[in-house]
Amino acid sequence: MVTIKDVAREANVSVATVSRVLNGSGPVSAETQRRIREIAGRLRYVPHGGARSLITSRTEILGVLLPDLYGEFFSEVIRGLDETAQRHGFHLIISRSHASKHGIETAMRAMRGRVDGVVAMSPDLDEESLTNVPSTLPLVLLCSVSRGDALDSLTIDNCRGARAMVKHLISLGHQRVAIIKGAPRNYDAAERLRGYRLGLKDAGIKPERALELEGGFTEAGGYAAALQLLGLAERPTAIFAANDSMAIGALSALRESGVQVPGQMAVAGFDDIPLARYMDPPLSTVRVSICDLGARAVEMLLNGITSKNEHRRKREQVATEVVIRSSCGAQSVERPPPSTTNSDLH
Amino acid sequence: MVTIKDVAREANVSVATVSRVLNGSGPVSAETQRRIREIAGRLRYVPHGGARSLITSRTEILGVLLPDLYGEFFSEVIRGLDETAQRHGFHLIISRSHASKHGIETAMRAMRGRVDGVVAMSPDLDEESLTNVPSTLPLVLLCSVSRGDALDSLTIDNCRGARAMVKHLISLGHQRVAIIKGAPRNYDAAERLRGYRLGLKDAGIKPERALELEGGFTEAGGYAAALQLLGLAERPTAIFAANDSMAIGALSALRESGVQVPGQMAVAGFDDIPLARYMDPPLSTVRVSICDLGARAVEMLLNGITSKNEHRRKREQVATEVVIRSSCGAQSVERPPPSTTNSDLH
DNA sequence: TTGTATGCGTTATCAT
DNA sequence: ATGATAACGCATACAA
Repeated sequence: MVTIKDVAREANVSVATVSRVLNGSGPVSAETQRRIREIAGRLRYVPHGGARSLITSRTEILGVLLPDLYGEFFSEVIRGLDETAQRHGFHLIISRSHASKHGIETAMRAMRGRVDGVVAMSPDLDEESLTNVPSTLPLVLLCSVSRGDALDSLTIDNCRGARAMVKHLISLGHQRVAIIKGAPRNYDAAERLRGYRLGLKDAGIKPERALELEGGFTEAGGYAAALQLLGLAERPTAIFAANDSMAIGALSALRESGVQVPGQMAVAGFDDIPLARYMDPPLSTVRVSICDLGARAVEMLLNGITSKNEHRRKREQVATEVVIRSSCGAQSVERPPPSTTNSDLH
Repeated sequence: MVTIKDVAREANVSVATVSRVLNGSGPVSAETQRRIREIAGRLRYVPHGGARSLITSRTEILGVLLPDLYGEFFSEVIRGLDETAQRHGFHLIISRSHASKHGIETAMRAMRGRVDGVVAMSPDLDEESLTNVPSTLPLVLLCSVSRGDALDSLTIDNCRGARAMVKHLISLGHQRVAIIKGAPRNYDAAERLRGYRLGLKDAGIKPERALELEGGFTEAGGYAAALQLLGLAERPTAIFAANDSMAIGALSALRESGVQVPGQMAVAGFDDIPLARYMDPPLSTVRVSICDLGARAVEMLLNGITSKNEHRRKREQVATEVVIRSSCGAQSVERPPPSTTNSDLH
């Protein structure tokens, strides 16, 4: 492996001079400069990142801690993170926290000396490790919330989104709106439930526990919950699922039960995953720009890294948008056009 | 930041002893050992990865270079990579190659001194950077192929998969089977085309250029190609799309043109993305386990890292599987059950 | 069983 | 404008 010494020897200069040329620090004669660049290029010299960061104490790498999640969300958030990171000259090191008990703390230990900061997602509400993360490393919490406000955090505006969707359903004439809730101790789930209840309250409708079922954020959970709702003495006329997967499960259950959507039952979801617009009928949902979420998280983190000490902790949220398709019974504004960006493998 | 020196001072021993205890190298008295562990724990000491790798010349990090791709493939391959990497005590540093001209080479430079090896995906066929990658770093090519066989590579068994699907279509009685091809210079696209032609040849059918249209791997491309096929004087009775996105686009075109699927036109795709089973009718396709792809890539790389010199370059392929649903006109074997693993956001 | 000293590849400081 | 050298945090060969 060719080091700075090799370049220096070949050019008959000291390593200091080579370093100066390659980093543009300090004055070097034009001729020497030219010679060194030429040699470095010819030798294919590349500075050793580890060694460099040892002395600069900057790695230009950002750590990303994600829970063990599947699908579109995962890739979109990474896309957003990576794009912004690269624009600032940073790379991403990714680690799934892989359901280990210790959670974030262990993972953050493993990252020490390897990264300049961490974006961590830990949506489990009573994850205690969030309370005592050593703030030695700049950290941004994603879709999670810590007790106290010692940490930067970026979340989806779940509450407002859910509230808006419920309002929309009610404006369509629905008085009995059920919710299929997300995983019990999940932050996003809790917030969406809160938004749902506020939405009802706004319209003077009293929430009923019987209309609040749990679906665990999975398709199967949504399916089961929908079935249960159909069995109710007083059926709801609309179902708001706390994510699209559950809404899709509900759609299956309704179809198999011969219940017309939206005719006999309106359905809405949350997230706007790509599948949503392909459902039959196309699913009304609350869109959140996952990509933006990632981008803004990196921006917050970079901010925390550069300001370091005099940094004021912030809490931010990314906005959501109600997307009306046919499943809720309103006029469908959107019809599925062949997407030009969606290609799966390539 | 607490270093090994801090621990040593606190424990009244030399840094060497601390190092020995923490790495289990060399003999240390039980008592000292206990004391050091206790102190290291209390001080929350964590070895500095960069410094350590400087001397051990191992980072325990694997680099991953991916093209700018969307969706499910991206997340699945990362999942496979990460799972296997973590099982071997490695982390992943991910970089999307972001359409820069220089391609792999630049990215690999940036990784020097940061990783022990690289998994790179560069499906563009005439990417010249693939010919002269400096083999200073263990490298596994994913879904790509290099001139010569100097490099390890892992690809999807595109050809066999396409061939099997075409055979299936023909067994259903189709004599005129069209293909919607993928991006012109894409490796997977080229192989799937080859498999298609072989499949025809197996049945003694002569390939017709008029039945080989290009869809660029996008949904819109599939849509346009299907329309064009419908305009043909001698229409095909079956369409094999080189990926699911294009098949889905074709499905839209057929529906809008009032062509019954599979009655008047059979359709099949490739990849088995999650959307596939939700189509109307559910899409027959060729399944490939992306997750496995990632897992095996890491295994190959780790292999190359440990064997280093006496390492023989290998080319491997991951198998595919024909998945019969309704869109091709055979009896549908599979019906969409509510998936228990598919949850989008959480 | 433990300590001392060297070096990993780089940047930064201080000379010259 | 350039060179010598210390320092970054750690592991390890060698000495004790």
